[in-house]
Amino acid sequence: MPTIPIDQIRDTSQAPDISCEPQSIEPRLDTETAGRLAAALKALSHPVRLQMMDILSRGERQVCVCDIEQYFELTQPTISHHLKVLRESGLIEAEQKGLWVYYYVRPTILAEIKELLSGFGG
Amino acid sequence: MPTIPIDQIRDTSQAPDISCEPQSIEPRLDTETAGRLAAALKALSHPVRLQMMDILSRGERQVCVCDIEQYFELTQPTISHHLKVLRESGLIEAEQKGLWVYYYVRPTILAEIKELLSGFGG
DNA sequence: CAACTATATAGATAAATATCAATATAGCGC
DNA sequence: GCGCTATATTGATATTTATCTATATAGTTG
Repeated sequence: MPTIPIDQIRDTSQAPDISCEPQSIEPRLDTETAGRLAAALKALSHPVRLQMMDILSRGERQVCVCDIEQYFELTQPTISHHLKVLRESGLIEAEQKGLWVYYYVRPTILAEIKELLSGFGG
Repeated sequence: MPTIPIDQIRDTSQAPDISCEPQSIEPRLDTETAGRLAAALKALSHPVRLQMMDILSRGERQVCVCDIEQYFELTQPTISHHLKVLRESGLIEAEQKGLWVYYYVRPTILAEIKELLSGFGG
């Protein structure tokens, strides 16, 4: 009695012997960097957060949350959530002055992403 | 009888009359562009897909799926899924030759993203 | 301290995503 | 057409995410 089902045995009698001429490619993006930059890109990958980055980068100084809110038809907790995502990714930073919190862009990771994309041919 | 519950009526008798000196900021990123570029960024925002972009951009020619697979410990359908996400976002394109499918980078949207990030101060 | 403000957090829920196993599609060689 | 190959699609499931309502935190004013 066969212990291996007949349909799991490969019949290679007619297997073609051609291949796709493999290239040997040396990746330059290691797993750690890929994970780190993918996390920053994920923070950027939402229309509201992109527009927040735009607003922050266009302000002449740090921008108050109460100003940011004006541009979106979203509840205050949702605004707060998006700002937190951006801040935790390192793309922006916050400074509290009394009751108000002011946000501003941190350019470091943005520059890293731009360099990565340049390497992709963009 | 009051129709509005008492705890919803604001007592403004002690409201401070200061504000945070609002800036008027002119956003330059419209909603349509934000949505389009956010979608492309989302496609990029996964470590595996970033590494795929790296591999495709480092190949001397278009890269066969069977070559791409070698770099990841993922099943073939998962590889196929990630390539599809990248292709549907416009970041890469595919060409079939016989049994094999070859992928390559499309630089247009990458360049658009880079320009956006430059505007953010990256 | 009491009333108020600006912002953040918690909790709930609906929608999107990553992955796998199983299956389908379609090209090639005999 | 048959048997094989490379790639794509389907379907299931676990995880993550975006949004809201409700509540908490903490600074300010009087």
